[in-house]
Parts: sequence; structure tokens; C-alpha cells
Amino acid sequence: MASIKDVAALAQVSTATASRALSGRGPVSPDARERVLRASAQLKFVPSANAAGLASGRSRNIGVIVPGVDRWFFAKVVRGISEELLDRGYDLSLYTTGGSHDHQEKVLEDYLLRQRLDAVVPVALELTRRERAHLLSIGRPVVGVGGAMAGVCTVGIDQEAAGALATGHLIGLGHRSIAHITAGTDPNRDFALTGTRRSGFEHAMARAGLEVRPSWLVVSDFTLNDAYARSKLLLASPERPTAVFAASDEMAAGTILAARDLGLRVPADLSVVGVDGHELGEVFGLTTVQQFPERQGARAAALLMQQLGPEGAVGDPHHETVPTEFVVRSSTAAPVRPGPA
Amino acid sequence: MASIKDVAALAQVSTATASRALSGRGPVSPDARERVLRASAQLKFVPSANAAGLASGRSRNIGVIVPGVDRWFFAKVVRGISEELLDRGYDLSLYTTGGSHDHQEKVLEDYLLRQRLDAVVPVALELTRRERAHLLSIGRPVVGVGGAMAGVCTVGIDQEAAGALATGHLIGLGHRSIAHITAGTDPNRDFALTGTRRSGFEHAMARAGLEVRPSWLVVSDFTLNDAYARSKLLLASPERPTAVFAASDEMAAGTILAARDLGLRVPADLSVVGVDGHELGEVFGLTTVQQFPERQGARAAALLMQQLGPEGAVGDPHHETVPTEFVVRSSTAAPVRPGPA
DNA sequence: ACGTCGATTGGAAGCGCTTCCAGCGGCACC
DNA sequence: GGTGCCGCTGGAAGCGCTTCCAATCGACGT
Repeated sequence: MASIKDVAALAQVSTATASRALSGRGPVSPDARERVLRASAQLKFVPSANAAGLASGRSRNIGVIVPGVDRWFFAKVVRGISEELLDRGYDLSLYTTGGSHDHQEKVLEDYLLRQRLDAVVPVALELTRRERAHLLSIGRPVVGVGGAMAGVCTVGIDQEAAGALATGHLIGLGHRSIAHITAGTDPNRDFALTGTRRSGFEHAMARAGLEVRPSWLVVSDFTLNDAYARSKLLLASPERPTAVFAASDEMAAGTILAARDLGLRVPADLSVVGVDGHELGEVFGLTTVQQFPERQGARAAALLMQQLGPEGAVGDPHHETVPTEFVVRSSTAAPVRPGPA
Repeated sequence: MASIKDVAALAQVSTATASRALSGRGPVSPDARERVLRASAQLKFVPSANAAGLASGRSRNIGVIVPGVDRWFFAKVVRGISEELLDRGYDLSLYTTGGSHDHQEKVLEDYLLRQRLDAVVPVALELTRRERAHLLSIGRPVVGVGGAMAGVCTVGIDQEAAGALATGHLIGLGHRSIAHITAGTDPNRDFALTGTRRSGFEHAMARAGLEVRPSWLVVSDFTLNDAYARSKLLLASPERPTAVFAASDEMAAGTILAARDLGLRVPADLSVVGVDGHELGEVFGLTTVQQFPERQGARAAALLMQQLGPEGAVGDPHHETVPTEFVVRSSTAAPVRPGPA
């Protein structure tokens, strides 16, 4: 394995110059640079990340913490980040907490401190005060994706607006009896986002002077399966709503499947709207608020790169909103029998 | 940030002894070890991964290469690996190729060589000869997940058996007209696995003396959406099969949705069987061959740990088969109208 | 009582790279 | 012809840890 010494020797310069030529920092004559680059290529030189990191304090490696990669939103975000980083020559270290508090703590307290990371992207993480302190204590840029987080930059969509948009669409179609399937806010430390989506729902309902029935506020766990089961219960009741706003497309799909299994036609008997832009939505003709998670991840990565750039401009902690797109497909329509005025 | 020097000073030993005590290699008196550990805790010492890596050549970091993390199988595998590694204090660097050949090459030729990785887990990757050479040239343990790969350890299920099992189930129920939805083998460099599943299908059919109609060998792209579209074509034809074996559960779900939309009842009019154990299968009552990808990932990680262990036993390149489970649910039944004998 | 041996230990040499700093020639300018 | 800069360069000092090696010290065997 060729080292920078070999390159320097072959190029007939010192290691200092070789290093400067290869990294691009510091002045190097065109001639010398040329020789170094040629030598480097000839020897198939690959710099040691460890040595470079140790010497410079920068490791070209950023950490991403997610509850789990096997969920749509997280996977997409990771993908977005990964692609952005790959283009820039950065590595990505993945830490999954599995939603377990122990794991999360372990990751935040042990792993992140090893000075191997230039920056960290917590995705949809709910942190305790102490955990946040840990996260910030490494003194590196942090950009969250998903929920807003005090003290750090974050990237995400306007959850409240998304909820209001979806709900408003249903109301605009003439629905009065609207249920909302959301994810629990407390027990499992799922993202607080859904809470905000839900508040968008509630506000929209309030603005329209519509009642939010407690029994029509269904708490599910973000999976299609669970939403299916709960929707069956909801829709089997004689007093069923004419429309459902699900906090995610997967849950919306669960609702549609439940409706079909109960013999209800969508959208004739039931309108369903979701949030996400999940591929599944296409087959189900799902009307939804698309949120482009890859874009969010990529944007977070880009922000980080900027903060890690020469200027070191550590952007002030702000929340950046990524636009959504409302896609109307065939799962929503005016109610056949309008609810009680 | 406390360094090992501080720890050593506080414990009144040399850095050499402190290092030995902390890492567990080399002899240290119980007394000294105790003092070092205490000092380390007191100072909240966290060793620098870069320094340790540079000095020792081991980085406690393993690389995982996947085509993309936003697909069910890959996400689950990554999850399995991640959990296994987290428990053992290893970091995980994720590289996604996005299925793009350029990216894959870049990852294999640039990223992997930075000597930051102790080992590599390529997941379901199809490599060119040259790429494989690169992969092996880093001189680190490699354990693949998914397809078999010449020259390295691999972990995976018996694809051929899975295909034969699913097909055999349909045949056993009395089906004679069976279609297979599989993923393309060449154009997109998807895993070669499906090819093997397909050969399991073909062998099972051959053994039963059944004909495999070319038009019933449908090539899809592993997504529900595409399988849905192609299934609609397949099932709309007057000469439709009575059963479909889909190479993945997502595709199977697509087929079921297509069938329903065409007014076909599952399983009365059409039996469908898949492979994977995808959560989606539960809602659809899908009969399937479960393959537990998390377990495969975890197993690969465990194998790696073993190879990285003190013995450095670089296991000979063998393929380890993880058992599958056949789950019969409600998507398969005897055909109402048996096909031509 | 003396050599031997094993368990511990600290000194010190790196691991491969970055970067501070002083030094160098050449240029424009006074 | 000086003087002051400026662009480039190489020497060398680390970054924080691991590990080889020689040294130390009882304990033990004879």
C-alpha cells in the first residue's frame, strides 16, 4: 500500500508539498501539483483516512442516526444523504437505535464521541435534554431531519401545513365526518411530527367549525398492518366517517384495504388521503401530500457540507422547510351522503 | 477532551499500561487495571478511533455495501447487521451504489481502500471480476449476503429451494397453470438471486411434468407497482394462469391487487405465493417463503466478528444457508377449475 | 544464597498524514 | 543595487494511540 512518502519521492517533492497538492489546501506550483497527481495515480495511492483524520481533526465522515432503516421515511432520508455524501467524497456512518432508548443513549454517549465524525444528522429523533447536550457537546455541526429540534439546524416539511392541507382538501370536497389516523406521540418514541400533523388536522377542522370526535382520532403505529386493523374497527362501526386522513401513506393504504375488505368503495363510500408520497400510493390511487424525504436528506447533507466548508459558517439554528406537493388521485371525492350539516 | 495520557497520569501508570488495561490486550495487574478504569470513567475518557486505528491497523468499523437502503430486503439486512455490530462496539459505514455501476465502482475502488474498514459486507451485489478483485485486494475479511459469490464467505437462503418450495406448494394444491413473476437478471444489476429462484420454479415445474409458458414468465422490477401493472396484463388475458409464484412478497401483493381490480378472487380464482416474509404479507393473507433478512445480516456480522477475533480464523470461502419458513396463509388454495391435465 | 522464569511495567518508536514555520529565489519598487 | 514581498518549498513537530522491547521484581528451584 503506497503511502504519501512514496508519492512524494516519486514526484520529487517533500511530503508536505505532496500533501498540499493532494488535498488542495495551501499553495503548490502547477508543475509540482502535476507531478504529484501523476505519481499518486501511478502508485494507486489512497490516503489513510485514519492518519488524515488524526492529523487534521477532520475525518470526512458524517454520522447518521435513525430509529431504523427499515421504515420508508428513514430509508429514503438515508438514501438522500448517502447520495449527496458519496458525490462529495464523504463517508457515512449509520447508527440505528431501533427505537430503543438504551441503544439511543449508547449511540449518543459512546459512539458519537470517538472523534471520528465531522458532523451528525439525527433523523426524526426525540431526544432527552441530556441526550441533546451530548449531541451538541461533540462540538460538531448537527443538522436534524424530520422534527424541529431546539438548538440545531433542522430540515423538514411543514407538518402542520401538511395536516391542514390534507384535511382542507377533504373539507373542501364536502366531507363533514372526518377521522384521523395518527401515530402515538408518547409511548414509543416515534417522531413528534405526527403530533404536528394532527394539530394541522385539528386546526383545519376547527376553522371549518367541524367537530373532532375522540373515537375518530385513531392512534396507530405507523405500519400498514396496524392501520388496517384499526381502520377495520373504525369503519365497521355504524357511525363511520365519510373520510379518513391518515398521517402516512402506508397507514392510508391500510385504511383503503380495510375499507375494501368491508365492502366499502373508495372513494364512493370513503375518501382517504395520506401523507408521504410512498410508492404504494400509486397503486392505490392515493391522494396524498408528497414530502420527498430524499430531498430532505440531501438538503441536510448539503447544509452540513456548507458548514464544514472553508468558511466554517456554522449557520444559526434555524428550521428549513422543504416544500411538499399535493397530489390528487382517485382515493378522494365528494361524499355520497354528506354528513350532518 | 481527555486523552489516554490524562488517564494514565491520573491512574499513575504509563500510557502503555493504560492502553493495555483499556483494550484488554496484554498483561495488566488487577490493581492497575482497576485504577485505570476508574480514572477513565472519571475523566469520561473516550478513545480516539482515528488514533487507535492508525496505530493498530484495526478500526472497529465495518463497511456495508448495498444497492439501496430503501428496499425491503436491503433495509432488513442492514438492520440486522447494525444491531449485531452495535452490541459489539463496532461502527458501520454504509455505502449505497444506487444500482449505478459508476457509483459501485467508485465505492469499491476509492472508498473501501481508505484503510478505515476492518471488513466488508457486500449485500446482493453483482460484481465484475475486476470489482471483486478490488474488494479482495484490501486484504480484509469479506462476507457477502444474498447471492453466492466466488472467493468469499456468503450468507443467504437456498434460493433454488425457496423457488421450488413455493412452486411445489402450488402444484401440490393441484395447480397446473402457474405463472412466475421474477426480476430481470441482466439489464438492471439486480441480484442474481431471482435467477436462482426462477430456476427452482422451472425445476419444480419440470419435475411435475408441467409446461412453463414463456408468456407466463413475467419479468418485473421487484416493485409492487410494476408487478401490479404486469400482473394486470397477465391476468387480463383469456388464457390466464390459476396460480402465480412471485419472486417477492411485494410483487405478490401487486399481483393480488391486480387480481382484485380485475374482479378475480384470491384464492378462489387465483392463488398467489411469494417469497420474503414482508410485513405486507399479513394484510394480504399471503402464503410465502419467509427468509428473515435481519437474521442473515446478523449472521454475516457474527461471522465477521469471528474472523476478526483473536484467532483471525479466516474461514474458508463457504456459503452458509439460513433456513427459511414456509407460511401458508389464505392466498393459496386448490384451483376451482383445474387446468388441462 | 544464586540463577531462572514469568508476570508487569514504562520508555520509546512509530502508524501516515497535516501544518506551522522558517527559508528560498525572484519580482517590483524605491 | 537595495529592500520588501510574495509564492513556493521542505523540515519537523506533532495528532493520540498501540506495541515492541528491555527492564524490574518477586517467587521459585536447587
